[in-house]
Amino acid sequence: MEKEKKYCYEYPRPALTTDCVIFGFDGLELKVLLIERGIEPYKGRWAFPGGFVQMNETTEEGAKRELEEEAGLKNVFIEQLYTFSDVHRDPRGRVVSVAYYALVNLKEHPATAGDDAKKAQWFSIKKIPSLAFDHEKIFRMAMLRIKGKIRYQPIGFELLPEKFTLSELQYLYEAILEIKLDKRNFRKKIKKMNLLIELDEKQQNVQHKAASFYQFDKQKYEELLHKGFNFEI
Amino acid sequence: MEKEKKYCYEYPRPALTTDCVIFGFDGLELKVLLIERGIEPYKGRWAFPGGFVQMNETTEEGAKRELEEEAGLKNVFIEQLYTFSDVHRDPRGRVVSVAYYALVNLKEHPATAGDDAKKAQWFSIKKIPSLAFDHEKIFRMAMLRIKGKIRYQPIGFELLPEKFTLSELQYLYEAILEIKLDKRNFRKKIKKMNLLIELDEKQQNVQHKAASFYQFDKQKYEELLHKGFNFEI
DNA sequence: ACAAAAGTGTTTGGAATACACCCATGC
DNA sequence: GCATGGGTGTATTCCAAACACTTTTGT
Repeated sequence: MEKEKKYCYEYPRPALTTDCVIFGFDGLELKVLLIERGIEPYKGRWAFPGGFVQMNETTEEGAKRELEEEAGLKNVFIEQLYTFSDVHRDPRGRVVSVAYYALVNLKEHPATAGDDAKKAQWFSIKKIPSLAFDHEKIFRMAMLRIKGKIRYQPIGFELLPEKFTLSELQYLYEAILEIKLDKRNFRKKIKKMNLLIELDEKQQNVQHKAASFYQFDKQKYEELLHKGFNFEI
Repeated sequence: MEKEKKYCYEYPRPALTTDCVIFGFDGLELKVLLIERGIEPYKGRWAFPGGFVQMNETTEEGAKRELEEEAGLKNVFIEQLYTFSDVHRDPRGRVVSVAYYALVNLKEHPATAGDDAKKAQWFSIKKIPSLAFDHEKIFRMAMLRIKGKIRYQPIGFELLPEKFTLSELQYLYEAILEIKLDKRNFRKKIKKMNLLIELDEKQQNVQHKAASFYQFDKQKYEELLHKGFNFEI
């Protein structure tokens, strides 16, 4: 029996979905979270988590809801990426998707504890499998965005634990920008922007000189943002 | 009699529209094109041109179609701005809008020759009237985008005629950035990026030393873009 | 001759880059 | 004592910013 179609309109409407590119950093590599599709179309292919936008939520709220339902992630940095509307991007019919990207710190969200028992897995951005729908296009755009953005906004801290070493921060920048940076110059720049708080704590049980932990000074950053400030790496 | 509602779906769907912030430059001021609404809601208020997305077109195609229908503009630079989805942004019901911004050169599109006999008018960005819906939010975002973008991409040329003087170019940058620039430093930077062709032609019948006309070297720009280049003003 | 905008260089300070060695720790 | 990564300074180059006068043209 056909499903009941009870929502009727004078003109046809595309379906509206969100998709979310979730970036995580494990200390070495930049990764994204993918979900294996359990149903057609693209059954068995990997895709970014997403779903339909409900009538009582904004697209951002929808993306956050899917983030929690499909990946068990709450209170993470999320920002709109782009809206994808190719007429044939979904074989089921006309579906327009508002894509977001999110940044999470993998140490505090290690596994992929989605409520739905869907198969979810973190993939290095260097080894992305073939993706469903137009998600490869979405991924390319998300990479461009994050690479551009990290140069003038301190979004990197969203990907690190509360306390981190300067080397961890540098590895993160290198992973995102896909280039090597000079240690001394990197530290000079980071120190100059004056948004890090050096903690008394140091690494323990490491087989080398213990590194100091630092913390991002979010409060100071908000203040400076308010005054219309500029950050560049 | 109620209108026939013949497009039915299993779940409710928001309506999908586009809105477009059209920037123009008249040599002195940066302006945007607004349409006076002829019907409720917000009858008599000004709004950006826009309309419903059709099932056989992308949102960008829809925005371009509206641009032509409502403002008589064809073949202009257009780029996606942001998708606005507040649940109550439209009093008629749930309407999600994908906003675009366009750049046109006012000398070649002087009047506001829309096919629809709607009232359209160019407003200086310094004197924007009260707008319908959430269009003030859209406008603020468009301003931020264009200000940020012009610093690293040569989009300004879209707002100028084919041939222009360096002073005109400088006035444009000043109008967009809402700051004064130093003439010598501006010219130094512009010359260094090496994307202008100096023409043999000069201004005529001006009451001062005649300025040379220049042309944007689009071909060279495309080549450099391809090689992954960086432009900064 | 004068009004009005075009056009042009130099100096200075700060940022970006390149580059190599000693230090603390665990084994 | 050695392997491992932490931490640090200087010299050079390049870019950004500040700044004023001469030139051309029409009236």
